[in-house]
Amino acid sequence: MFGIEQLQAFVATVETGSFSAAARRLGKVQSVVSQHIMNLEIDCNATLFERSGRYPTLTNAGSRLLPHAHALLNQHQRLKNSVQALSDITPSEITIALDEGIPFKAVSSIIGELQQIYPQVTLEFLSASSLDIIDLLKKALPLTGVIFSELNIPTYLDYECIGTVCFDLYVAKSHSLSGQTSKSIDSLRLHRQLLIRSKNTQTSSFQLKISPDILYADNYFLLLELTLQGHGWSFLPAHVAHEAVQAGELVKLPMEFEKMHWQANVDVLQHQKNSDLPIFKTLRQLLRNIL
Amino acid sequence: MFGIEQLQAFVATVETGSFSAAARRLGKVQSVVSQHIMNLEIDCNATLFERSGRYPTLTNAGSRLLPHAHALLNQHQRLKNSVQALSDITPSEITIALDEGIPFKAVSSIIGELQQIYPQVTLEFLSASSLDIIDLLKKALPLTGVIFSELNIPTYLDYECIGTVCFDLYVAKSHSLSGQTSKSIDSLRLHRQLLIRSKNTQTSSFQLKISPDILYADNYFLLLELTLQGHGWSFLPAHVAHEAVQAGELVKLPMEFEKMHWQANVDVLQHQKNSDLPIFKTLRQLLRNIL
DNA sequence: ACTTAGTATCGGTAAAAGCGATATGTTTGG
DNA sequence: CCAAACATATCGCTTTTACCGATACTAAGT
Repeated sequence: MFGIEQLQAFVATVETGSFSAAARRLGKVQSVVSQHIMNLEIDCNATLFERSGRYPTLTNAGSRLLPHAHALLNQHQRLKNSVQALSDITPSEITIALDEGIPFKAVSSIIGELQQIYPQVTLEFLSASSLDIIDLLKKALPLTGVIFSELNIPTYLDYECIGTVCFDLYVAKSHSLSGQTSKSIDSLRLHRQLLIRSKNTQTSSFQLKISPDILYADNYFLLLELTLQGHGWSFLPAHVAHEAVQAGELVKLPMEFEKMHWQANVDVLQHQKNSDLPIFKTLRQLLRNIL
Repeated sequence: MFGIEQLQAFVATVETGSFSAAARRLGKVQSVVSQHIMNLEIDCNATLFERSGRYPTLTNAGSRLLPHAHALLNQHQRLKNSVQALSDITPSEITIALDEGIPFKAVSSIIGELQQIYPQVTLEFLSASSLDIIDLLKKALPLTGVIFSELNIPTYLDYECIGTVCFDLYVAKSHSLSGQTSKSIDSLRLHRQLLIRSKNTQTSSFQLKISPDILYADNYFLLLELTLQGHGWSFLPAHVAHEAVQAGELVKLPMEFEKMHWQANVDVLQHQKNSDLPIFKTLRQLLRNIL
């Protein structure tokens, strides 16, 4: 009754568009998928696909079942992932990957505590863009990511929000925007915007283009440098801008419109295969208090 | 691989304490449960139960698997519940059950809108304690509950928080507490407290006894009446106390300690068998904006 | 009309779930 | 200390389910 395989056949059919294609994806023959769907329809006492045309299309009942099927399969995948952690082998080396905009000083504060609890474990830090970090996590390495919240986080990753980092609008002291108070977003469009872009060409979901005239850099310190040199305005995390602002080289643009000053959410990410291991739990626990 | 039945056998064993008892609960024979656990152990590549003694006891690996197994089975149950709503029979009559402390005026504001969308559906309102409402919901009637958040909500119920109701400390004008400003909770212990208790003897999780001298009533209007008559002090929702305060018969005790003035969370509850039906979704949607 | 890609159904095989009987191990209590 | 009571593990056997491959049929494009 409502076996995992039936539901796999169901969502595979929805995603591929046909029973045959679903069968190919699942490595079964078409008749098996057909049967599974039929059994599922009997269990549900409802028709899930409209079969008049060449390709089956979801009925209303099918659409309503789909999210529940997805949820169950996700949970099933999570269970399978977690099982690998049952053997409880504390890895000898774990990596913490930071988005470049995250203040390292905050994160490094936990090193001592972690080493005290797990003295035999080697720690490695690396810096990368959020998207690169998500990419690294696909491989289920013993890696914990600390990134700005992304909209699309794969289902096999566990994540939780641990705080926020404040972003503001900055220009060089010498820049023509520096004197004025921006009353609207339109005044920004008249000047070049300096923006982050990750190494792989995808652009992160939380960076937003405002000006039509854009110049990309691949990390915040380049961005800061470019801003200092007067090439345009940029959003920067407060801790990145802080020093230059103190030195009077950089100015925060006072903003009359609300949205431009915002708190970017910071998430901790771990692969489900790891997130049950004690050392990863401890690490999450420690990271909760750093921001 | 990781079939539903194996996991059912697993949690049944954990909950009943033995394979035999689990088999009895599941309506199977003992050897089947035994086999399921063995297969599960092979799949997990870990021993889940310590079998030295008479009763099997969970190993570490077993304990770590358990929450995942629970989660998957809950999701499975949810799916089975939801399937019954696939036939999409909009019920001809639905009931909205309110905790007595919830302001009816707020809830009744949605009647018009709901009737406009579902003119053929008859509405019924009833008032009961939170625990009684949870009890009613067990039967999967077409019922929506609006209650103060309870700690223990059964897994087959869907719920969401829709806002808060403000509770304060009240006494009659004539009461000896009326003049003074309570500096500490201790001064309250010297007087009789008037408290809610539901019809069934259980006491709700969010009511808290402060004074050793307590008098119970089973709804907020009795409580108000008793308070007005000077029998003691009580926590009352602002909307219940409002009229008597205006009339000068009741006084809100100014509170120097923070915790006594608090926002009670209000939840909407529906049985999973119903929560997917369009009319129940609409109802939830409407209830989100009333507080 | 003919090809292509898909679905439904059938018969047969292999795997899995189920049962009942039995051997064995662990507690409890006389 | 032995026996009764209760558990678990394993075996042979039956039933159910999953799967495959072959075949007949249907929809869509050329």
